[in-house]
Amino acid sequence: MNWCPASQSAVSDVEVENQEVNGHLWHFRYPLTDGSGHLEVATTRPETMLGDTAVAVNPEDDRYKSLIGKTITLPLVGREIPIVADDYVDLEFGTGCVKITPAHDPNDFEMGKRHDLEFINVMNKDGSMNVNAGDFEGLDRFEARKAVVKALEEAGNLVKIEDYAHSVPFSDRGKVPVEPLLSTQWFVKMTPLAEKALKKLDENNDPNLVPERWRKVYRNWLANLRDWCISRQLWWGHQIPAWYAISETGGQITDSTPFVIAKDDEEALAKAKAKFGDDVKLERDPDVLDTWFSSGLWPFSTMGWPEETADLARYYPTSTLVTGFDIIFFWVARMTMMAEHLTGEMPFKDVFIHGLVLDENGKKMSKSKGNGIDPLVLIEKYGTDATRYAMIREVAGAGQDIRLAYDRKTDESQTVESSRNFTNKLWNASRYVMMNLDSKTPAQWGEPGTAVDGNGTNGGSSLPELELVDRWILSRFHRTVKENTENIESYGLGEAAKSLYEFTWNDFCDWYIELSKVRMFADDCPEKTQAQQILATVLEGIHKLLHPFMPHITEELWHGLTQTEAEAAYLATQSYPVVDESRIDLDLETDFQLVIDTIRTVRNMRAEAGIKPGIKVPVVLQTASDREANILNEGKVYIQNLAKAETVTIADADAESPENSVVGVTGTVQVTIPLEGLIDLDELKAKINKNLEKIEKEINGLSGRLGNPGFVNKAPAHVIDGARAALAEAEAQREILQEKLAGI
RNA sequence: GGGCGAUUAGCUCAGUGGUAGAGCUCCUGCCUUACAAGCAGGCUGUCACUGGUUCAAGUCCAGUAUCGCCCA
Repeated sequence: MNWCPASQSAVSDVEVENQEVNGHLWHFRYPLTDGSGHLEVATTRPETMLGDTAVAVNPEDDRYKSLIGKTITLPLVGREIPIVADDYVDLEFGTGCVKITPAHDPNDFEMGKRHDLEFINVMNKDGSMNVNAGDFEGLDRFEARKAVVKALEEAGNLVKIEDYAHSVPFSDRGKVPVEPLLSTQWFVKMTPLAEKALKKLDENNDPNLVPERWRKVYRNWLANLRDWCISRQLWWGHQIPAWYAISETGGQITDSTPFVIAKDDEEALAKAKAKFGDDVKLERDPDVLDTWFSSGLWPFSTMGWPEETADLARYYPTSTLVTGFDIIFFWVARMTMMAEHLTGEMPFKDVFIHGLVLDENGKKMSKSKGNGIDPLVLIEKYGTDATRYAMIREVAGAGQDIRLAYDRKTDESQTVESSRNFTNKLWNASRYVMMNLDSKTPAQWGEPGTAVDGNGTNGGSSLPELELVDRWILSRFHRTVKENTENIESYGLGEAAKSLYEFTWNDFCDWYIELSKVRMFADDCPEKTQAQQILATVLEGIHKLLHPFMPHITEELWHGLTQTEAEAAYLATQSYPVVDESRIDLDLETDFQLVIDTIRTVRNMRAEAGIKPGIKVPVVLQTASDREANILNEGKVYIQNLAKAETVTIADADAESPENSVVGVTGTVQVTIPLEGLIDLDELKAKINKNLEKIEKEINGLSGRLGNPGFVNKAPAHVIDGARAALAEAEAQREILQEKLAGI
């Protein structure tokens, strides 16, 4: 088994980490006992030669065939040991001769059993050499290595020393090389447990690993398990429930002392008396269980198992285990095997394997490398919610690692800073909304489009008609609720966080709040009520949606918004928003996009023409489409306010457009800003030409596709229709721009 | 040696067959009565490489390269 000399305990296979080490390969000469020559062996661990009990060669090796059965006299020790033949020996590697130390190497152990060799343990449990090491007794194993090499050199047995990079097993816990030792320990026979877990996995995909690729990792491990050493020579842990009948072996625990397994002292004594008579003397095994053995019981032992408690009935099995991939073997697989064996059920339905947070260089954080990023530093600087939100938002797909931007000198992280800015945005947006709700709560305002209870501004009578912009934000909100639910259910937490960020900032703050100001700041505007209802209801929805991602700030803001005392209720206990499909209207969203695009086009044109932000300009919108004209008419007042227009004129496409003006196009709407004598005609031409070039390229691409029989015959109808519509719009845009260009 | 993942804008990353996106950075202009931790506008791409499948490939297939992780 694997022994950790630092913690002086057995460790299991998964607690052993192989590390590449630049070591040496020492070549020694072992003389034949009959004096007829010698064999040369190579080793990375010279100190173990003191425990050698054979030299092995490959049975097919012509160089050594004749020596098989002869003996070697082991240098320094003088022991006569046989030369054996074993297939394990690689003819190509080193000299083709291998020294065998059955008590200190797992491969040699197997060979020792095959050839019935002597097992000589030359080390103590602390890694020092024991009495079997003769003159080297008491030396630490690494000191003994040097001393043995020196002694062999002085005796003329050292041939050469080569540099040699090889893999060395280190103890996870003790951080020192593991020593393979002979020792009596408790093991769990894994095959029967693993088989049952594999069956559940293969037949029912139980548990369901997310992302799916970890399923194979989990499966392969289960399929190739070796028995699990579970006893630890530590004082912390569950004590092993085995009682030795020491009266049977002279008052000592030996390898042959019989034992009983029991739940407690009383039961142990009863069992022992029945077996060994009333005079039996018991001593409990001082060892404890591997911590992962105990952890493996966690899903049900925390619920009171083995008692049939109410908690166990209610909460077991659980729905989801959230954990990192580095713990699939240590914990997840142990839980599934133990749970299956002891409760007959898998302990959880889903296992969500998330990525790890890497440092600023994309390296895994580790204590030994000292490249950790202290979350408390980030929390101190940016806030708890910002730090938490940043971590979730950076989760890509399911299970990708997160590379965290971080400046070690200033403790600044752009990733977390942008989340902090988002929390700030949420705070300020909430402030704006609360300032404009006339001290009423969302509940008092009621559902958008319904009468306001009590003494609302509409007198509690008529049902206000929702405006285009109101229906737009409600559609966007409910689409966000829907997407968010889908994202969370499929463990797309990063996508969920990002979509809430985009809705809150881009749709609600940048557009709806700005658009609502038209009504909020107008004198005597009867339609103000709907805007207040929408602001109240959508903001509360945002608080709820964001609550799992940033619990503290949303809790605080929600109490302010709803005027709920902390003693009365918490946001944390409110129900999560549920999608109202009837509010979702994709056509309406497309319509409203024209308003947004028109405002953007005007702003763009103003910026390009260098019109000062304070100056209001007349805007002329021309379109041949009735649909577009209707939308523009409905959104006219918004375009006027948000584009800083003096007037907005909506006209037919063939109406005369003013001379000396900047022109832009969106959809098939021609946007014109007349600017008497303020325009650089060359610049204007260049801009239109640039625009035309882009549209020309688009037209070429689209008509190329539509002219291709393969595309028209084989592509699905909606794709072809989409391409035709896009081509028609692009051609209309081209016409508008060409006319304008000709008019300059 | 075996397996898994990644490679897309200066950076961090989305994008599951229908003409490339976000955030940050950068540039320009703004103290507009929620927010300058902000607002408006703008620039930026041989989608690592080579073949193949397809009317159509960042996306599917095969191979190559580089980086990272796991196992032996």
